[in-house]
Amino acid sequence: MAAPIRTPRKRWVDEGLRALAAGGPGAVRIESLARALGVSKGGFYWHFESRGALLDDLLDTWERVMVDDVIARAEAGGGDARTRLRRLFAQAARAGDLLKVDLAIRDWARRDQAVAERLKRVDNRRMDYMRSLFGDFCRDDDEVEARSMLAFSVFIGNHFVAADHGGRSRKEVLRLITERLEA
Amino acid sequence: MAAPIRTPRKRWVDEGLRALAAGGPGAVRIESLARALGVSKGGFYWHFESRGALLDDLLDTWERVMVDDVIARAEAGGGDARTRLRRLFAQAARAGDLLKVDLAIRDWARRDQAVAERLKRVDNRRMDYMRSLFGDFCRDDDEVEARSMLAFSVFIGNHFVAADHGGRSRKEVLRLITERLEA
Amino acid sequence: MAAPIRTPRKRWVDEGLRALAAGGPGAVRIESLARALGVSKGGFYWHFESRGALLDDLLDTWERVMVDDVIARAEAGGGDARTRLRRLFAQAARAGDLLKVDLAIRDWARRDQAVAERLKRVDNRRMDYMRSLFGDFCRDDDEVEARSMLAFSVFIGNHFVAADHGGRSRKEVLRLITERLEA
Amino acid sequence: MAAPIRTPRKRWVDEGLRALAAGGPGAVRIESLARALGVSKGGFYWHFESRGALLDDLLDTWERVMVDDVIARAEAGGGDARTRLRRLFAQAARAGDLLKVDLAIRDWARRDQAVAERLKRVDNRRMDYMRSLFGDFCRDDDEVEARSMLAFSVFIGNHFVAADHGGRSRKEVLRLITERLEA
DNA sequence: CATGAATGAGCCTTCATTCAT
DNA sequence: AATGAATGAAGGCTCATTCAT
Repeated sequence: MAAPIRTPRKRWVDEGLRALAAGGPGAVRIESLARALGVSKGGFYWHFESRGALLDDLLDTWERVMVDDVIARAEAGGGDARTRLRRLFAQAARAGDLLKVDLAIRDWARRDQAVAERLKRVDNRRMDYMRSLFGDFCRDDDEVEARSMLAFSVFIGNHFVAADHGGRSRKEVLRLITERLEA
Repeated sequence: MAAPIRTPRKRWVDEGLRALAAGGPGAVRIESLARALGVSKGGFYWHFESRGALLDDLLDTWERVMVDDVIARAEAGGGDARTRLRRLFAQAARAGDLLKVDLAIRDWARRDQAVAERLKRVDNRRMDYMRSLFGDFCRDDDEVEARSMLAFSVFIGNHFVAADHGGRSRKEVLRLITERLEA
Repeated sequence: MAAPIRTPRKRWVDEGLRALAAGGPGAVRIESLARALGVSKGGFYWHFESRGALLDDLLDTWERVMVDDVIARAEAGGGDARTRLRRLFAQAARAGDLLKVDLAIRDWARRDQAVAERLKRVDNRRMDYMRSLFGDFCRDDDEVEARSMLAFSVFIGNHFVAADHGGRSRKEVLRLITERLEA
Repeated sequence: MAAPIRTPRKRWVDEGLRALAAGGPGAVRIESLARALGVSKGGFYWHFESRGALLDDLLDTWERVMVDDVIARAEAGGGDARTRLRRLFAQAARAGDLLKVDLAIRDWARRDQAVAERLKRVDNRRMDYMRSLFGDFCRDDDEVEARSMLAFSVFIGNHFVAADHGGRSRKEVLRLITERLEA
């Protein structure tokens, strides 16, 4: 019978993602993670070389889940390009905590070169996937690029915009925008 | 004869904005501001009750400059709605450091309720102004709301998106999007 | 009236030397120095960049006092070479705490390249001075070198040797050795 | 059938001696020994009660090898006192790692009473042996004591002296000193 | 014998804040 | 208005030690 792993690496990563989502990289403090996990901070160093190693792991996880998995799920189930696009947007809306991680990482990238490079790699993959979908029903290259960038910017940017929309909900406004995009 | 004020409140605010732009609220450290200003940090407390008071001042300044001034400049010079819209976007592109402050505050708002409320107030004013301009040449309310939100989200969101655009520059892609918006 | 410096840099250095003498570089801990001085450890960083900076200061002080001052005092008062030699040896015996620092640094040098280089510089200066004195009444170069090295090695080495001497005291045995050297 | 002992006590002791030689008692860390041995530190506590127990073992080993064995080898092969003395000095020069252990222990003894007592016991035995050899060709008791202490101090002390010797090597200078001693 | 995991004390360092001058 | 000095609370990291398997 294997030894009981009280706090496997994954729990530290999960808690780290929660902290990153809620407060940015500065909030990923070993002491507070340990407190949240109910263990002593010393144990952290059994699983990780340093705080930096955890931060790296956080980025790895985010990249895997937010890109690989999201694209895989958009593809799963088939359908035409519009169907896949709709699935892609739908997932984005349901992403929950991981979306908050994504937003936090975007701000982080503005001050950290290494994170910025990772983000560029990730965003290029997402944009490529969107281009392939829009390209399926738009002939014009400019049109494809404009729609892809617009969709991506709105998907991300709307979370950084705090405005109300009168009688409409944010969700409704986003649907208005999305409809125009898929036309 | 009173001694000349060596480091008036404004200098602390300016340096604070620089720090906020470059590293977010966590980077607004009294010690590093003092070092940058070439004075000792003790003087800070003559002007400000605490670090929090400076942070409040930073938000005040941002609100005044980024909303009042930007709208005033878009209005100055007259012209029709499209002309003013174009002036509004042009300014956004030239905002420089203040834009970085704006982006930093948007991330900050995600974790601080008070900042979030301020941001909502500010964004609502910006959105109202945009709605009034788009409303000048769009009859449909949905159309106006979609374009306003889309323009705002892209204006902000594009800075949080790291993707390349093949042969095009970011600026060119943004122009493609803007052209469709003004149509 | 100048502000009262509660714990000037020098007090930290003195306490650091005491710790170094008593327990080697590993015992130079900021927390224990602070406790010994009755202040909080945070204050240390007002005077020093880091622990390393204190250690450097400790080496600087040792070099200045143990070489410059010792040679100056051996020279002061004049007399022939034998007189100066005797004054040099006499001082060594009275060096007290600084001698313990000297011994600690010698062990330290065995594991730290930078310290080793400093020690070489310092020892070369001491040896040069001794050579000049022995050279005054010994014609043979080999004789001068042998006596200088022997004197230095015994002066240092005897503190690392724990043996008893039967009815004699260590002091008496050292006198026996010294007499033969000055012959 | 019993499992083969992967890391017998002796391997921990050997690795401990290496660490002691290289960095003093402070460098004898269970974690780094375990890493060097390629095992986990948990196993250490099967062999030793605590870190202190290993340190004791290290001292035991040093005492046995550095005194008993050295004297035994100096005696082996016979010859007159001068021959044995020469063999004693020759061995000292070849002691290698164990010599470094010896030097480390001497510094250690300056801060640890128990180690100091052990060292005194050991050094007294070495001195006694040297006295017996010098006594064989020197009639004067003072002469014997001076030569013994001088030889011992130089043998140890020269490793704590960092000076250069102009055109001569350290080895040559030591030979000059030794020749005078055996005269 | 040995591993995996965890604890807890201790250390270095940073920083907001305070206070006397 | 501003400095020099200090405090105290964190936070990152190391390491001897413990314990279940």
